[in-house]
Amino acid sequence: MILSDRLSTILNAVVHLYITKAEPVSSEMIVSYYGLDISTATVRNDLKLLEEFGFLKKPHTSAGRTPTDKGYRFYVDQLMQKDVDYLSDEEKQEIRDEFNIARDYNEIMRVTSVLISRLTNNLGVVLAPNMIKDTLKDIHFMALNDQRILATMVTNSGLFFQKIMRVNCDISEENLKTISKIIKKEFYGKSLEVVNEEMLNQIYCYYFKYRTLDSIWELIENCFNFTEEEAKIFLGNRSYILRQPEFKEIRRLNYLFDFIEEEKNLISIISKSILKKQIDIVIGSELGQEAMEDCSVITRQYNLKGKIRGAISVLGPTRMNYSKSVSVLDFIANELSEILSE
Amino acid sequence: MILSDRLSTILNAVVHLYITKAEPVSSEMIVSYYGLDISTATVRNDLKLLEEFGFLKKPHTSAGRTPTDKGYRFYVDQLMQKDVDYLSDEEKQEIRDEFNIARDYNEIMRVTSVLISRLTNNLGVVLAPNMIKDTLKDIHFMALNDQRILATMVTNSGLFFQKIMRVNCDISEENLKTISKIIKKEFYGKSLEVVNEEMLNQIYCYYFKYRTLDSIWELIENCFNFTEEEAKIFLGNRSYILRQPEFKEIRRLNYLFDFIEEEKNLISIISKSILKKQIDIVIGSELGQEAMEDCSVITRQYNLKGKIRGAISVLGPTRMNYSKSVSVLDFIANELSEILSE
DNA sequence: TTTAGCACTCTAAGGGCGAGAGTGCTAATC
DNA sequence: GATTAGCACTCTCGCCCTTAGAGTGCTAAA
Repeated sequence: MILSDRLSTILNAVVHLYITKAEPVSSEMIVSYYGLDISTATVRNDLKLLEEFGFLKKPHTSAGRTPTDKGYRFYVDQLMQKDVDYLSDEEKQEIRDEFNIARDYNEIMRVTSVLISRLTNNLGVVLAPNMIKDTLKDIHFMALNDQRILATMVTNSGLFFQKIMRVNCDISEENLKTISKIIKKEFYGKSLEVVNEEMLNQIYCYYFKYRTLDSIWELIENCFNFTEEEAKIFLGNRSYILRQPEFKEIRRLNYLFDFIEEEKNLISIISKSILKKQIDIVIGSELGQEAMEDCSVITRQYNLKGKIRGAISVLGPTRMNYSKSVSVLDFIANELSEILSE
Repeated sequence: MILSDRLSTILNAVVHLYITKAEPVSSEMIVSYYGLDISTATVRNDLKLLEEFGFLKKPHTSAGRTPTDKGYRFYVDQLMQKDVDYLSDEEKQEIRDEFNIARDYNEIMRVTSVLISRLTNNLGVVLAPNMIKDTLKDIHFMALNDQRILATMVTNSGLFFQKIMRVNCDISEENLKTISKIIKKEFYGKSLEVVNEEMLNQIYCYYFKYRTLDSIWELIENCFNFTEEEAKIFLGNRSYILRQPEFKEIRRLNYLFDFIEEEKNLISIISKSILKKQIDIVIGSELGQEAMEDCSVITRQYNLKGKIRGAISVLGPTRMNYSKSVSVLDFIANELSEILSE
């Protein structure tokens, strides 16, 4: 669909004014805020047209207009200036400073989600890097106590993960070394997925070679068993989104929190977006969740050594500042990719 | 202060009814719900007395009574049945099941906070075990990539922690082994606190012995630098506390979220409680936080091998179910202590 | 000391009212 | 044909008033 210049201007004006004022936008408002050289009556005619197109709606007869999901969609696809950087130098510095303090991956993910929350005034979400396609680079066992062994695995991308294994019998340090050597020899350079698949076969093989070690093999298999594990997500501060006027009704807040605290909900939305394009915006009803029909989610991929490995997102009301959010996500994703890739 | 039997009964009734109904309690309600053999007028006289003592208050002239902080305090100290287990068998099984699934410490802490939230319908909080008094048992370095080394430290209690060190130059695996051997030799059995203090001196000593390793010593020092690190806390689900009627005003919710998302606030409250006794209840204004004056925090210590190492808490409105919360915390703390101590 | 009875107070819910915001239509104008 | 002034119309929101009802506190009697 193509809109005349004036209709585009007016639709753009409604979206912008609604985003900033959080109140239905009147013809009078548009003319005065944008210093347009047309009368309010003309604007009213156009508003009516835009409403007929399905881009705008009215809460009631004597109210101004608000964008519909379709209106936001048109705005986001056709009108919104991409490539514009809405971050101030102070904000950029703030981001870099916070990233500099963070020391481990959990901390980095946490900081990222908090930064997104703060800079967009909505909820920041981070989907941690997925490691399943990584290859095994190193593995090491450390005894925590008689019954527990800590396994640390390092992947080719410089990521790592850990599992605790409970054992029944004593396993000597020597045996642990032997096992890690075997695993490194057999699985070095193989993707974790493959390791997971092949492990079972290997177990039977080594079971006979190293009878004394039998009890531990099954535990090690669990180390690489990613299937049951969902992706890990980090949620930023809730206090900002709480202040958005759309959540002044507690009922809405309940919906929101029920939704975000069921981790698989956000994971599924973000995982879908991640496959589509670098930045993906899902608006209101497009989320396909009745309870969330007045929320939008913007998702931005991030990389590790050039490969897409995860995503960061903003969750806010459909009336969120899309352009600012995109800028924030872009900048943070780049910083994050850089830090992770080093 | 000592109350007559009847006054105690009535105060107890007010607290219970208010906790369950979330509405000011009338004389009529007390008599009918508790089947007391006295008239409402008598109850009214007693209520007035309890109000004069400062245990009860009225929202307005023609309303029933609600407990004051002082009233809750008296209830908690004198009236509340401790030693009663308010958990159903199903709830206990649920707790055990959830704990059985959890595989690493982060997961255990997360699950604990979620369980507390769910079972108390308030916010569960977990203060992770403090390791600073632990002694160093093992240390191991693994190269993540050219510029990053993962250090894993294990303590005598079977806990572990990790730090990532960024290095400028290449450090061979051989050198890493040497360094870990040195550290193990010098610091084995010393508390992390002491390691932290002595490290600086050692650095100068080894600086000369192993010139080639100089760049890494300072990084290792950072591994044991706990001072700047605050204790780690885990917050459970927010969706339950959100449904408590006291938070139907958004303003209250803002206060609450601003408070809980500033981590040091909860850390400081819980840390104070942890020193006092096994279970500590802080009610409303006792928190010393104006914004939180209608909330209470119950804190329960947990152990690792018999030593107090952290705490779990419930944060809810002052009108929370103290006895149920205590039961939940008690049971979970015991399970947690057991799992951690194994 | 307890209780019946009753006056009194305050809230919460509902209805009515008027101001104001903003539209949509009509007819005039460019 | 597009734009605009003018105006009737609609709906919300805040305000006030009223009323019902909940619950107290007091008084006087048991």
